[in-house]
Amino acid sequence: MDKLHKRILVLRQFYEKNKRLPSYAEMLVLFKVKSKNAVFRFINKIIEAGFINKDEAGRLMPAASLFGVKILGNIEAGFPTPAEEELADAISLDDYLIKNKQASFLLKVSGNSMINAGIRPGDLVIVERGKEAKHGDIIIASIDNEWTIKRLYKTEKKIALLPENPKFKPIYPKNNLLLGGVVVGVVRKY
Amino acid sequence: MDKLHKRILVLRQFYEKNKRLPSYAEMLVLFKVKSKNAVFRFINKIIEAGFINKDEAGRLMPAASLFGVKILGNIEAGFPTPAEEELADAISLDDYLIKNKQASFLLKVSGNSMINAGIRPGDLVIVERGKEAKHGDIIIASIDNEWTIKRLYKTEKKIALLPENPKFKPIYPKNNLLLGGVVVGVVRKY
DNA sequence: TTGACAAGTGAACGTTCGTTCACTTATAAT
DNA sequence: ATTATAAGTGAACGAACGTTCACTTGTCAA
Repeated sequence: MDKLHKRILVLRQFYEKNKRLPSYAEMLVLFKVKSKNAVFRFINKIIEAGFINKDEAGRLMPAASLFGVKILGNIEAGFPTPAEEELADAISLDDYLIKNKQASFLLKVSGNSMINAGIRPGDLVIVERGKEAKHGDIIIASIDNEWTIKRLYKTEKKIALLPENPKFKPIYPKNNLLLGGVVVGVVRKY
Repeated sequence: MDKLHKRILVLRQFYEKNKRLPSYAEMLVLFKVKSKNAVFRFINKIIEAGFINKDEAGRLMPAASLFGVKILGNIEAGFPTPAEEELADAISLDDYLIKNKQASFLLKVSGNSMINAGIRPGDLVIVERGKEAKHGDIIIASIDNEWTIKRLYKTEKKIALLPENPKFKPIYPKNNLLLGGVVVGVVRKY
């Protein structure tokens, strides 16, 4: 690894830990140099390399390639080798998955009722409150004072909550449905 | 929404956009006040409320409750109501899912071969390079110059790559296996 | 061996930073 | 109406900020 990428790695680690970029004085230590001018010129290189941006006021701002994860392409279609990696796009999973952080929350799934939709016990579902629930959406709803995750079947005439597991039965809510939110994403950690 | 949470929301939005906390001067605008002292004392309240921390040097540092997503509990076990939300934990999905950002990357899944493991076409898998692949792990491997995602079957005597779909056949690698990495997570966006 | 260029040093600069002060205005309870 | 408390004003401070300067050192090709 060359010096540029070593220092970028150090910046990435600092950002991960402190959730901000270091000041030039702090970079003196991180880069193991003694002059802020050395830092200043190195930062320009890192900016050229696209890992950091400057805003209108000249403040440093980490680019997605610094705080994000690389996207290397499609599996089953071959994926790039390390040589091409430098050019790879990067994203933050938070930014990718969650549009409205304020209205979103996570729930851990414990049942098997949505297994055929690829939602397994232990998965975290990302739920957005206040979003319109459309036919076919996976939603969180309250039935008999119990919260449950189901697929929403909704036509002009009737409403049903469908599990994605033949062992479970559909639910046909009598009263109006108490909606907890729409599932906008699923994450699983091994 | 009270003034405290309005201002916290503004800070959250600023952080999401700029990936850093605003300076006191910038907060003058965000909070619509004219004195830095008003900002100063408000920040102390926000620190008390646990949305921001100060490091040893007194620098502001966003807490998980500012940049993360709330975790409200388990579905199928009831989940907290908005009243209790304030106390909820919050995490960043990036931090939750990815241990080693430098060695990790994302791949979009296009086949159906892992459908019974809850990995569906369009899902993004998080792959960590250089991690030891153990029996039972889901891995990325190269077979006949094609990358594929399979479950690793590995005993002292034999190695196999198992799909999680009865329509696909297990693969018994002849030569040594070219490992792309271990799948440490899956994310899906609807 | 020389020359050219890249990288680091150390001092200096004007600007912006967070913090503190004394004071004023708003808000709400008695 | 009085009073206590909370919230905001505006000026001031030293410290830390990013940037620039002239200069030195290191690296490598000609």
